[in-house]
Amino acid sequence: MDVSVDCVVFGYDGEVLKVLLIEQKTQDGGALREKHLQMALPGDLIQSEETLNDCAARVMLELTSIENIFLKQFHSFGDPNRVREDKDQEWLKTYREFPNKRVITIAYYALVSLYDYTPSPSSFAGKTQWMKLEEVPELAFDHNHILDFALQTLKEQLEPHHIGFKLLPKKFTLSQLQHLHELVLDKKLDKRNFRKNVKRMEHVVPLDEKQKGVLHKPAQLFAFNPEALN
Amino acid sequence: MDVSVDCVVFGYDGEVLKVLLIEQKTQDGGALREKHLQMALPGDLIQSEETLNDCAARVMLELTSIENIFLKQFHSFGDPNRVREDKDQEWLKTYREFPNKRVITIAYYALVSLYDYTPSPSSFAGKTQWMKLEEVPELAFDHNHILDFALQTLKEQLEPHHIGFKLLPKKFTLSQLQHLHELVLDKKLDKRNFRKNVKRMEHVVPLDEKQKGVLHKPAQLFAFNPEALN
DNA sequence: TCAAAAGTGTTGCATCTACACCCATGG
DNA sequence: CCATGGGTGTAGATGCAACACTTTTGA
Repeated sequence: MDVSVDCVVFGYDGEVLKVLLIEQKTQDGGALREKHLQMALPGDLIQSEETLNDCAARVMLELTSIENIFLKQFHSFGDPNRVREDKDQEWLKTYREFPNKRVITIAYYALVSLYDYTPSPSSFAGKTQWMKLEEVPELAFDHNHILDFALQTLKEQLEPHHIGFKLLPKKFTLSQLQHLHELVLDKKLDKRNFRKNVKRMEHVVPLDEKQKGVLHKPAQLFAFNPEALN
Repeated sequence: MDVSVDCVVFGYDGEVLKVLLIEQKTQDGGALREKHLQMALPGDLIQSEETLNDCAARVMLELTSIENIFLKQFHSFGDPNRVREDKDQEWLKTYREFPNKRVITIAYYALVSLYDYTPSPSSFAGKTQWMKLEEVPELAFDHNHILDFALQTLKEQLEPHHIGFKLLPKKFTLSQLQHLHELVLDKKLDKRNFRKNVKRMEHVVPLDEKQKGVLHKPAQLFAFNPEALN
């Protein structure tokens, strides 16, 4: 029985929520024939002496060259057949010694800001791409299911765990923060009420700085102060 | 690499919260020498073609003979050394072909009412016992850590997920429900406010029946109606 | 001067908290 | 009749939802 870690990496660019997907490639770098070219969540088998968290961090580092990314384990998936559908077997055959071997996966979600730069792929995967959530196609294995679960978890944890900031640049405006929350929670929020709430959070601190280069009234910038959490 | 499921089984008897622990026994039924006699959470290696949920249910069935128990996955633990402390090696040597083999465990918590009867052990484990939470000794592996994590999870999920009823008899009084909540949340609750809240939950329905055989005013009985959830 | 987003308060309503006494039953 | 827990209401404070107009900037 093998055990892997899969990462659902959410990115936000100020417009929409995206997920980082990789294109499955064969071990020798060649492509599978077209109908079996699939996208998947980034992940890897756990190495023999690394912790689960280390494994998730390694996957992220190899894939995006980002260190210290926010990563959180949220669920494990272990249906004995999750890896055995026809659509997945061809790729596994080129990749694994025992393509039919059961794989249990421990899933993490990660949050990345895409404002400043777009984390780039690496040699590890074929191609990586940030895909808008609504445009995610059918993925390998049970990865659509894992993605749904991750999104649900993000919805539940966004506010209580104060993790929205991980998706924003270090300096952000309240409108950006609000827009992000509207996206994740999938509902409109009232501007004035939203700002009232944020302003009584001690871990959101106003900066002596304003937005520049926008064609409207520049907004006050804020930053997240992790010290002030509880 | 092996994968197991461990279950943190919480039981409530009207007085205190308890956990179900098993005494490690050797494969041939003999006892380890005393200093290595340890208690552990019930669990087992996942069999080759069962799902995670099925495995958890099997562990519970073998252990307590209860079917349809409430079981929920809450976290996976995979430190490479979680199984390699001296205190654990002796038992593993009698039990496993490769006692040093890494084991990743997927943890579930379960909720059981101990009002009506006390679920009994089985041949699978050595001895089982319900132990008060405050009296739990040092356990095998990282099981104390897993237990802490489970308790924390229970605290967070008790109210929003309406699972307190799983720890109570089918017919219960509001005082019983309140006492349970006070135990789990570890704080006193106001009786009148508590009752106001419960009475606007549609899934808690009053019965045409009262407590019997108590030496005070008999309380109204209530039942949980799962139909009325959402 | 126009467009575009920033920024700002109040009011009514619902919810939460704090708090103390009488009731029904069995012994 | 006593001991034991069961059962009940209110007032004040707090939090939440709904709502529209003025300000600042760059083009």
